[in-house]
Amino acid sequence: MEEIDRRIVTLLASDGRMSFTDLARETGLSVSAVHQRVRRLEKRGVVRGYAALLNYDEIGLPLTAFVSIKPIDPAAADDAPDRLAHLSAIEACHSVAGDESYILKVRVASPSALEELLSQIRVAANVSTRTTVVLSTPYEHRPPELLAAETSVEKE
Amino acid sequence: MEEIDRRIVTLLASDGRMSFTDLARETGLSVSAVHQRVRRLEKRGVVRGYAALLNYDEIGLPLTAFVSIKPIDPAAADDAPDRLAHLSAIEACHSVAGDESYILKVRVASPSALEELLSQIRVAANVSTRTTVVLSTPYEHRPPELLAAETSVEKE
DNA sequence: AATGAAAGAGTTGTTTC
DNA sequence: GAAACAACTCTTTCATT
Repeated sequence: MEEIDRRIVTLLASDGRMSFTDLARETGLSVSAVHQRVRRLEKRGVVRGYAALLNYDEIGLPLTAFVSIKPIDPAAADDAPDRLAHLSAIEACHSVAGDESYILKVRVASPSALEELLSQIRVAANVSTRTTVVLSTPYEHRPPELLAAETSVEKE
Repeated sequence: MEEIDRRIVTLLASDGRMSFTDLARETGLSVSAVHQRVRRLEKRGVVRGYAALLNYDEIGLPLTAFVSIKPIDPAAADDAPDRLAHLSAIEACHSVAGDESYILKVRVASPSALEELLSQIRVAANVSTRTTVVLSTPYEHRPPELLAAETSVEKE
């Protein structure tokens, strides 16, 4: 990925609704050229989608937590993400190295909703859980800084 | 927040670039009515912004990790987020309950970049670190499901 | 790949209810 | 608050280079 594409990606990471007209002005390209590049970045999967960033306190999900899970039966762990996917309180699921198998990020309305969710997680995936409650979030979703160093993944 | 606003928020969480015309069609409101609601949701901070969701493998930051940090001097811990904010590899910083003070989510280009980053974190915030490397991410940034239960935060 | 032009959509402010 | 309208701007496609 070269310079102008990195610029476009950085701009869209900071403002997912930026217009093609503004992207064109910021990159020095014509509107149709940026348009073409953005569509190509989407098609190649570099840009996976667009999302509104929400204030979870305001939408009734003020409690965030990280839930680390460990399978009860170490042989049958690989399908945990699938078994948990129906639980919409789970925002993210990462497979990790270390003592535990996965780290989940969850958003719930209350401590009792968290209790209920943990029970559902344990049953659905046959795992034990270790929960770390988030007290506050100084920052989140900061856009990446894409410098020239990203020549490491150059594919074309 | 009532029904239609929840609907709008859910739609924008899934597709941050959805047009007002489409939002109007999905909610049954006129275009100007949804427009007004979206602007109000933005102004009240319910919608904090918009972002492109990226494929970090493709943009040269294929290594994600969670870094838990613990202050060396337990008295001087509160300013760690400020002291770390200049490190752009840190995507998020959460203050947490538990043995450690903060959990950082970081994105880097390589193991050696992670090593370098951890050193910078330790120096900048005077903390010890514990790092959990992400092997893969089955899912991330799933939009929340906002049901009627969110009457808990009703403010108006 | 990039450009410019043209047609179709979408955005946004004003007015009215 | 919401709708209707009008003026304006942006998006999208296409022919051209």
